Amino acid sequence: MARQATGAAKRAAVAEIVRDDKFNARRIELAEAALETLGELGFARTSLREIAQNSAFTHGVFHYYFSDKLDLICCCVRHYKAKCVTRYDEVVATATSRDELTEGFLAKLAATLQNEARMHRLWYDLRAQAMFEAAFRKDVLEIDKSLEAMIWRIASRYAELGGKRPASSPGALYALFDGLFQSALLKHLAGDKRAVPELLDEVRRLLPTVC
Amino acid sequence: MARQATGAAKRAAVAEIVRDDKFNARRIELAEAALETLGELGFARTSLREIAQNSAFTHGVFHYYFSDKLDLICCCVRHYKAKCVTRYDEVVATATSRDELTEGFLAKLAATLQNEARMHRLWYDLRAQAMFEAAFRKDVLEIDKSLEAMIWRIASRYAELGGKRPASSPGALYALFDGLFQSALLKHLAGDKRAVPELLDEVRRLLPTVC
DNA sequence: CGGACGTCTTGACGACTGTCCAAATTCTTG
DNA sequence: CAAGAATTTGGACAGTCGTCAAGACGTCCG
Repeated sequence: MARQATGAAKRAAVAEIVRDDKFNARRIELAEAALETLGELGFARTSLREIAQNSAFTHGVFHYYFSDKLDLICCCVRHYKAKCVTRYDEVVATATSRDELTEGFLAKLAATLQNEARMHRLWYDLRAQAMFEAAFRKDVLEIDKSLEAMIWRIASRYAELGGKRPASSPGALYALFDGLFQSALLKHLAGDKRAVPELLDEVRRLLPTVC
Repeated sequence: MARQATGAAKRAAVAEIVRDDKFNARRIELAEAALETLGELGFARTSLREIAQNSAFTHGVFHYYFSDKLDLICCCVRHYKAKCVTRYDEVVATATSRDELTEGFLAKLAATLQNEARMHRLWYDLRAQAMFEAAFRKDVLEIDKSLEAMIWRIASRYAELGGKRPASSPGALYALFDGLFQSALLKHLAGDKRAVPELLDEVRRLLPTVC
């Protein structure tokens, strides 16, 4: 009888884990759908109903899976993070020379700016929101740290390939590239065709001087 | 009679100019009041009624002086600009040595971060909004240009005092300092006491290497 | 003085918001 | 297959939003 009870308990525990996984998978599905609309409209103009209408879900589902609008958006941000911070890792891993690393980095940079402008403007939007809404801060600061580490991996590898060491701190390097990217993104969204090539030129010129 | 008509016309013209000046002065008063609430709540959470309640005006007045909510906020942004871009000019004008310029710059930087955090987070908020709302772009890009020029004036003077020339482009320099400031602002607002001194250290270390 | 004009107040309008919930549906499990 | 749980639906709720307009206030000129 004890065996049976244990068996039943185990089965119940397994069932709960499966249920949790399904629950979390659904949350991510919903977050991904929400990111579409958020990237299109920005935080300020996005409502739960708008999100629902631009997706295959009804607005009630979002409240079943998220306690709150903030909860949903926090989940979106966290999910976005995982995709973002590994963007350049393959380039870093495979490049065998400074030139190769530079060209790989620049290519990805340009592609990101062109094809994922909406996701990135959302990131800048939410980072600004974090300055007002304390609930966002923890996640945003964490992502910022991850992005800084990502840039640092590139810079370190670049320096290593030249037998040098990076000339600046991780914070300063991230500030520099983040600032350049943000400015280029705004110009690109404003229809400035020169935004992308100018960013590439600038980065190409800068890389040897900072690492 | 022609004289009388001309005199009347002149008087009318003068009256109109006075009226316009009064009108514009009032607009700026209202914009200043609106900036209070915008700096407190951010763009997304600020309504015209909230602005009115936190000020000496009623919500109807804002619609009398501004065609639109966007019109009001554009006016706020433009007004904010004028205050901002001359912040360091006195330091640049009076400093007679690199050390003096450095210390003056750092002092103002720290004071700005501490005392005007709300206005600056609003700036970052609106700059992010400009990525979504085309109506903001012109003003935001213009302010960005002015800020870049402001940083460039500091860097040029700093280089000049050392008999050198700035080592980077205006765009890269602005990106660097803007990125550092933005990051420090977020940390400062999150309650990180080290944000300000770390920013100062970083800038102090960076200045001699970029100019 | 009185009427015209610029300024401001106040309340109303419809649209939209986040939230909640009861009923309907689908899925799971015994 | 049936019963119970999990999920989904779509409407109702109380607020808030931007906008507008009718009227009140004050001020200046003929």
